[in-house]
Amino acid sequence: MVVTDAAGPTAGHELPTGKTRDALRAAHLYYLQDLTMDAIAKELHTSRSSVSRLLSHARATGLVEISIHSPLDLPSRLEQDILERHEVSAHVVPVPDHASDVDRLERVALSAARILTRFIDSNQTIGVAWGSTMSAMSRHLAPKATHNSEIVQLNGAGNLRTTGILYASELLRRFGDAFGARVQQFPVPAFFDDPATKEAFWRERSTKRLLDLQASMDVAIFGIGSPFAEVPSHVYQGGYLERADYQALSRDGVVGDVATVFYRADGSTDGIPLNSRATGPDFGVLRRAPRRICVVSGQAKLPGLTGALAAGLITDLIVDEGTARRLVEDSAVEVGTPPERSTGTAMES
Amino acid sequence: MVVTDAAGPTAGHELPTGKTRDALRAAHLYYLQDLTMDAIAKELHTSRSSVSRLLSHARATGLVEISIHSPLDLPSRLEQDILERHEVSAHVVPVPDHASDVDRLERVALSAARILTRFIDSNQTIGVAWGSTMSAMSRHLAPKATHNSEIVQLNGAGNLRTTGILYASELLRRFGDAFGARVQQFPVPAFFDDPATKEAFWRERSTKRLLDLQASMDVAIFGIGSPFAEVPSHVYQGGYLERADYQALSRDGVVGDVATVFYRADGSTDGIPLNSRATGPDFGVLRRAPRRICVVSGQAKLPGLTGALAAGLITDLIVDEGTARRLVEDSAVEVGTPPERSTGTAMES
DNA sequence: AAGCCGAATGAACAAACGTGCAGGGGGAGA
DNA sequence: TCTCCCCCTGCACGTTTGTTCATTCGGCTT
Repeated sequence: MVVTDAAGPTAGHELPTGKTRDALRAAHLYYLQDLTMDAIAKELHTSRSSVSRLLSHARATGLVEISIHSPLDLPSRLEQDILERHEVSAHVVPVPDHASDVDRLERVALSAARILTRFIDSNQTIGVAWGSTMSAMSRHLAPKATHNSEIVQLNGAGNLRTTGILYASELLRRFGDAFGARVQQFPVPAFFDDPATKEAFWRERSTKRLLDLQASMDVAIFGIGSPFAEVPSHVYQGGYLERADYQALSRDGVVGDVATVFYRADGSTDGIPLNSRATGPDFGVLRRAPRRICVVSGQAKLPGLTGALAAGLITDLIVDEGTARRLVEDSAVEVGTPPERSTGTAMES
Repeated sequence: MVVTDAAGPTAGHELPTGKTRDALRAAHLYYLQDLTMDAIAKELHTSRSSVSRLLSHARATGLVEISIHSPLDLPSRLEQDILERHEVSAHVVPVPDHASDVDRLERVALSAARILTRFIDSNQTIGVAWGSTMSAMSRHLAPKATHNSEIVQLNGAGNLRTTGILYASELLRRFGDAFGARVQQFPVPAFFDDPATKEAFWRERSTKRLLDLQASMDVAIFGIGSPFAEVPSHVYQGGYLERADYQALSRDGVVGDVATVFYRADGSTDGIPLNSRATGPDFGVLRRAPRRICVVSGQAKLPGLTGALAAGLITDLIVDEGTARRLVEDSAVEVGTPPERSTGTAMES
């Protein structure tokens, strides 16, 4: 009976319907005026159900943003400790200690996706790695409209068994969709077989263009790979590396990787042969990005995380509570602060 | 059995309990991780009810902030029109046309209180007027922690019958509480009987200090008084003015007031005798504040609003939909744009 | 030491909300 | 013009959330 909204004629213009308009109005009434969905339904001449759906839509498309501010005076002891010891702004994700690794990853990724919003803006070049953490994140991104931003793939994703490209491109696409940004793929394998091939490739103009983009990133987002953890990261399951490669990594004292670039506990990367075949950005390049966001879930990644911190790769860290606690405890010992009992959040039973 | 949180001994420090800590954690879990309150209750070892209460607390104290962004491409036709015609950034509050004036005011005030948050920050001097609109707003402010900010009363509040001070101080106090700001009262009557008394008072050092504060405001917040509307504003009911005063105002062509300073339709204030007895800031002073937020509800205030716009008093306008529509229609005629049919939001039946 | 008061708790209820499902409207194509 | 298909709608149900109430807990006074 009543047409939903403006824009009469057939389709044709940018947005298909006035649905977003309604969603916006519903969101105003719900979140700013505290009306019940019932009441909103009456004002919009529709049913409660539809209002519920409109509000879902509004949240899902980022019309509504919900953010949480610590009251500045009590910024989670853990976060403060991490800031002091590593000069990194931390976001600790509360997760019960008994949660499974899968749960933990999922929950950290969900939180991270929502927190990420505040770092993304217009006219930015955003570097994105891939892996199980990034993948989980990509599935939960809170959309935010930006102009003229660009998603740049940080490292190649091809491997021996499948192209892997599809997986990575799907991941990138999700980032692009969420922020209305162009996506720049990096169509190379994760590792070349021959360093010479890589170098040849790196001289190609199309490759150079991409490397230039990477060098001018405003934000980089990545997880941490941990080659020797019980729960291996995506890279280590997917057939990207061979047995001999692992042995080499082990010999070299590697503790982790960021965007398929490997490093030792002290953050050094020199003399790790595999890196000359890897496609991720040199840490020097990576560090040029003013904001470098690292998402970590699970204590298995602690050595990797510590190494990445030592390498100065991280400016913003999103990490689960248990891992954060261990991180602080470890470095407390290191620095000489007495390893005082855990500060005792309510979760500690 | 399980103590709620850290901070062992008796009271004594700033915050009474670790309640805020729990609220923060609950908010994380609820808004960032989409857990149900049930699940959160288990993680926190408490009951659902308590979690519900914790979340209420989190929202009420501003730990959680919910904001709404128009997707930049469709910023409510009305808001855009107002911006173009009056160079004022508008926030149109959706309210059904059939709502009562009381409802309308309440809803605009609620929205305004929530929107206000984004304008308030640390190290600011914030001027606040009073009246029914401001009072309604004060009851709904979303708290936000700031340092070193100051609330300054814009105009006196004493009248013939009661001191009125109590009313105004309560209002100011609410602003101060919400933002953790100091409150500077202005203990003078709304109108002096004799201009000479006012001038004498204005020479007092204590008064001067306050006037200086006003002159260095970063933000001013005020409603609009409409002396001749059917639903008179607070000033006009409270016994602040006498019959003769009204007649004078009428003779002078006054259409409204801002912080008890009266003006005509063209925004002029010169030659309105009552102003020399009023205690609100001269418009010249007011206009020095870089951000001047005006909250208006109800079409009765249209003439007043138009005058305030003409006087250039407003940089940010929060207004109900019906009034916004009328405002645009009126100025459309004025400017010469054909008075096209209302653009037809869903509410128009 | 007993008693009082206010704040905080959890159970139970009532309200509000989300979602699967069947039905209907409208546009594209035949 | 008819048909098909997809998307949207509202209903009904089960779940989730808010709130009231009786009770307990802890601190402080008498």
